[in-house]
Amino acid sequence: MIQDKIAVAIKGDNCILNYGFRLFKKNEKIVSQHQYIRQKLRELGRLLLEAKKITHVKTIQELIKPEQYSQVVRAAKNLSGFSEETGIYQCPSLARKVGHSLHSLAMFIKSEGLKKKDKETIKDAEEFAQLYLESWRFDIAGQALTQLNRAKWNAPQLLPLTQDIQRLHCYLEEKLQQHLKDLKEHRSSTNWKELAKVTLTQVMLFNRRRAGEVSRMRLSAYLSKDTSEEQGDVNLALTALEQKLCRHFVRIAIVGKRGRKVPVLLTPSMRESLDALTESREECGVLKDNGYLFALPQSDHYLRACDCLRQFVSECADIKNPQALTSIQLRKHIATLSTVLNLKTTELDQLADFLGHNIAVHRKHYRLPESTLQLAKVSKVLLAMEQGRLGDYKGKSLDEIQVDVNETIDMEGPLAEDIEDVSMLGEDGSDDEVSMSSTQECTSTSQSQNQGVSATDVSMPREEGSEDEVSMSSLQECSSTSQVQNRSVSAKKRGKLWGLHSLLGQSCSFIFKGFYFASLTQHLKYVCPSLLSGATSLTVA
DNA sequence: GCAGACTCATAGATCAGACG
DNA sequence: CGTCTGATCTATGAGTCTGC
Repeated sequence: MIQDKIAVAIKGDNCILNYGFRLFKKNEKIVSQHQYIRQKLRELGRLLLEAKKITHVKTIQELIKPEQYSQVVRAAKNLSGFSEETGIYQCPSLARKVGHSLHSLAMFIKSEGLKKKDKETIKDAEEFAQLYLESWRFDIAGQALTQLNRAKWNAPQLLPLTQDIQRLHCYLEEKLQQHLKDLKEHRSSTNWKELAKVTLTQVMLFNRRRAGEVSRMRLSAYLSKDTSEEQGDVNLALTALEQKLCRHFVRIAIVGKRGRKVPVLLTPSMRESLDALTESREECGVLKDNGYLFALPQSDHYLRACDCLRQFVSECADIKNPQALTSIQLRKHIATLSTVLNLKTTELDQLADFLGHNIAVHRKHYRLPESTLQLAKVSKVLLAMEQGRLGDYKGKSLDEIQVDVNETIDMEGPLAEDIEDVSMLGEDGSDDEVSMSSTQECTSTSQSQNQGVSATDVSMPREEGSEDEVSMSSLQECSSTSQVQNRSVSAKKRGKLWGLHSLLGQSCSFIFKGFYFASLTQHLKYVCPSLLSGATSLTVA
């Protein structure tokens, strides 16, 4: 820890030190946790310094009292740069984190009080914690969280370009061969470290792993890799190509985020490089006690993959979008392409499992960017309505709808078919061929993120009635008849309406109940009378 | 070192269906 | 029609990690 005034404040406060010691005992053996502990202690140190400016406390324990609660709120606001005039935090996340730390500290103080049978300490800590639970969200947390969420609404989301990834991959392959040759010719810690950095980056890039996970790969995990080729009956379930791939790659399991087991696939060239690294560890100055596969020579620590990735990205020429090449963005890239590939549920599960996500998190954070979805897919519904052609798309999925953006809006007299179509319920799936228009639109909207994936690359036969269809018929089923409230809409179909309800800012149940459609029909009376005039059959609950 | 993002767990809110 | 119950969704807290 840097020896500045914050460090001095921490060292001068026994309570913070003991609290830090307890955190340390919890994660003593995990080097990566030490950074986290330092950060937590410095947050408390900074809060203490801020509190000292506005009140006469000397230690953090004096702050953990109900009568000091309002001063603590003030100090936390000052610390996170809260402006009373604008009501905006400079660092909203700091405000939230400090709150968590304070609560955790209060619980620590209470437990220490219990050990010493110090009733006053216990009472103060308990009451402070109580106040925290009941008031903090109103005083600080709620506002800070809202601000954090709002900041994300219109923040541009940059995904890596496929071309950039290819260039980086080629560059790394070139570097790997060069450093492998160097290490074989001259075993030095510099050559070892350079080869380790390239291999680490390659493994992370190829597997789309989190930077920390690959960095902390253990030597033992690599040495115990399973190289057996015969899978017996399992092979029967695989195609010839898949069997070939099984022989090509080696799979090892490593510890992922939150202790989860995640797989890593290694190509022959990665294995060659890793074999060279493991053979020459001691000669190249890697400490015997350092169990990390990508160890730092002469140290207990490991190479940080995100630093390596950034270094190679900056070295590699011709990368158009270097700031998008981070481990998280690469993970989003593969997950986004999975949407383009229209994977089935089980396949998506497999992908999410490989990436170390649960499926809910995968859908929430790693699907196509919401803005792209809304621009590319849901906008078609709105355009179709503007053009008075909603009925033309009866029974079609969003992907199948083709809308000409240049077409003028027909505000003239009603078309009988339109009226008829709107009042009909579309149940049957369409046999139209799969259209890649939506994916093409995605690529051309804002980021052209899916370059390099041609329509032929990704087109897959669509299953009849596949659950991934977001069909207009579902929408009509839910909304266009008086029986709408009595209809049982499956959970799957409910999910399909999510994009639409998100754009419209309505709750899904609202849409289901037909209430949304009721207001929509009112809206359409003005926007597109041709669709509705004379539509007597359209009655809404 | 720090701010913010990611992830998971859980409490609370909401809804649908069963039942009296 | 009101109440209960279980399922599902949403918001929030908290821990962990990444990117700069």
